[in-house]
Amino acid sequence: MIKLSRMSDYAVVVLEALSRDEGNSLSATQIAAAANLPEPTAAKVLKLMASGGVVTSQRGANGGYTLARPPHQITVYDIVTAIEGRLGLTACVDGGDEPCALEAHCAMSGRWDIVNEAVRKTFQSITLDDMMKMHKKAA
Amino acid sequence: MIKLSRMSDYAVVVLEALSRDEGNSLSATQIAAAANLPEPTAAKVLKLMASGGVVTSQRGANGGYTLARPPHQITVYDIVTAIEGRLGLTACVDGGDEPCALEAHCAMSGRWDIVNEAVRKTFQSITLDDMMKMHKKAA
DNA sequence: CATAATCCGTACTAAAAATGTACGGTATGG
DNA sequence: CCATACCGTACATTTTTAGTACGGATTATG
Repeated sequence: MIKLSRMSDYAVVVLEALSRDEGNSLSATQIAAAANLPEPTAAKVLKLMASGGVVTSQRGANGGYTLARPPHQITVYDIVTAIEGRLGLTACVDGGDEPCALEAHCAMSGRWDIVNEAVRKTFQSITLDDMMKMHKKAA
Repeated sequence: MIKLSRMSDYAVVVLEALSRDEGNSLSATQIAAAANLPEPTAAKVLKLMASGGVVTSQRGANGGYTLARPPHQITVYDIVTAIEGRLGLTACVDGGDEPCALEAHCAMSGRWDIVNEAVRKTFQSITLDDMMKMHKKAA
């Protein structure tokens, strides 16, 4: 089954917790409790998202995390790329930094580009807000 | 990086080899040679695709594999589901057979449905034919 | 200025998954 | 009856992911 890591699952839960307290800063400990996750794991997810610019962090006493933007401006693409790194379905993709050693007879070069592009657009068209609404309706 | 298994890469190469001899039957050995893949690996991919109905197989002497449909009727969705199994980005998906044990407080239930659905549509809209054309242009 | 709270970065271990391979079984054509 | 070729399953190896731990840097507070 095609899948992205469980971390992305966690990411959405964490973001939802943050969005409930939009404007306020929450510590990693508080977020872990709200999201029902082990604290070190939640911290890891938060750090990744801070690097990706999805949340902003404030160090020191009374520090914590805040959403970088309102939920309807955070896309699935933002979240997934923050957690998983570059978006791409296969090893040989257009934006690849390191040229494939077998390039000369690599039969699959460039082949998945059209799919990658389509998936990227799909991910960019869905926001955190959409996912949260979906969840409430489904549940 | 979000990715589907390397097998799916191989699948496309194999299908392209088959499409070049559309109508004729090719043995796993011949296909492996044409696709520049180790024979056991090619055989595995072919078996998976036969189960998924993407190719048809004929046993016995002079047997082999044939495309089940013309390339423009084979979608990425067909290929990926044949190789990877059910399409789904996370553990808890709508069509899940086994209910999540933590369902009661599983914060992520149903949340990714909207994304899964969008990806499925994306995959269904791209055919093997599209990928092959893309490849020729890019190379 | 000292202290406590809090994020940051890195490294490490253990578990899970994917990959590649092998082997005995079954069907089919000559 | 024999050679060809697919089928199903099982297995060893490698790679990736998940989870954890620890010392360091930063900032509010008294």
